[in-house]
Amino acid sequence: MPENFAHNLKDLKLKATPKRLAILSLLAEELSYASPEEVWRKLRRNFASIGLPTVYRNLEDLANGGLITKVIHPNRQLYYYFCPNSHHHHHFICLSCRKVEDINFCGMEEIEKKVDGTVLSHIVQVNGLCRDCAESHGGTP
Amino acid sequence: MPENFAHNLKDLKLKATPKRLAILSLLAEELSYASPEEVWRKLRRNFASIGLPTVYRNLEDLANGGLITKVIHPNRQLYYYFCPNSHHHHHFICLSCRKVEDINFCGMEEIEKKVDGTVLSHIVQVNGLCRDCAESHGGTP
DNA sequence: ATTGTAAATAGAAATGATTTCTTTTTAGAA
DNA sequence: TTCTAAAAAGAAATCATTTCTATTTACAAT
Ligand SMILES: [Mn+2]
Ligand SMILES: [Mn+2]
Ligand SMILES: [Zn+2]
Ligand SMILES: [Zn+2]
Repeated sequence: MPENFAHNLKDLKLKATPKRLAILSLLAEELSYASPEEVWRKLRRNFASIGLPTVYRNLEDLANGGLITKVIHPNRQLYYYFCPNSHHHHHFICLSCRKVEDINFCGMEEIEKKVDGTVLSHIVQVNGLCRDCAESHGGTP
Repeated sequence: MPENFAHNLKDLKLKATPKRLAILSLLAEELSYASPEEVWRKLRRNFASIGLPTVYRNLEDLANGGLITKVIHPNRQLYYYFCPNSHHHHHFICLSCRKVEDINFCGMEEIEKKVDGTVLSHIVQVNGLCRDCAESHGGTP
């Protein structure tokens, strides 16, 4: 299953610009979530000029297109990560090292039936410390 | 079950100040979530001087103490609501009229067992349009 | 009741992550 | 190659939220 980000972008009617492709492969290499500024700093290694607003805009567009996912972080800053899994699932995020672990469970089917209204989206996210971080700094993020 | 907010606050080692009590009863009267500024505007009816930072601080303290709950909103602004239900549950929030509906389901017990780490918190929230809003403005928040 | 003290608050000011704006460049279709 | 809408740079603005300091207050201990 070779990842063809250019094709993915075309499906979303987004142009396959070098910067978009770089953002995607950059995030795909990481197993953790990243902030726009961190992505920007890494991109600057390969692009002489790249604006932070471009990174913000692209991360948002890619998330809206479903290619990457947003993290809901207690500190209220934006974070994004790339998850190669295509089926619907959710995540356990480490608040310390930012590692992301799949959670292959979603009770939303049952929930949606009970709701008296139209469901537009749902959030399921588990926050904590991964095993490594829990062992090293015993409890506090 | 008469709500004794003063007692609740003392349990949290928070002083039962008139403003805190006013925030709690104000939110308890509403069936929808409110922004700090909205809470502030209402408080100003009864308090000659009340600072917006006080409202922000108290809403955060009350949420940390578990007396009120935060909404995770797509627009990334802060919102809070009061839920009288004491058992663990989650919510369906209307993005249009801000009404909140209980969801008496949480698959977290099963999830926590599978996670390779220490769970500190979890988010389950369903966003959409309540029946009334879905009928009136057919689909868009 | 009075006092002492940590907690709470007002008000003003700062903050800084995110967004907006305008001009220039580019991807990709024709 | 040409054309055009989309994308991007760079600078600037935004504004919800936080920080800071002086003052006031809740309430526990006299
Ligand atoms: Mn995943
Ligand atoms: Mn509830
Ligand atoms: Zn970790
Ligand atoms: Zn509604």
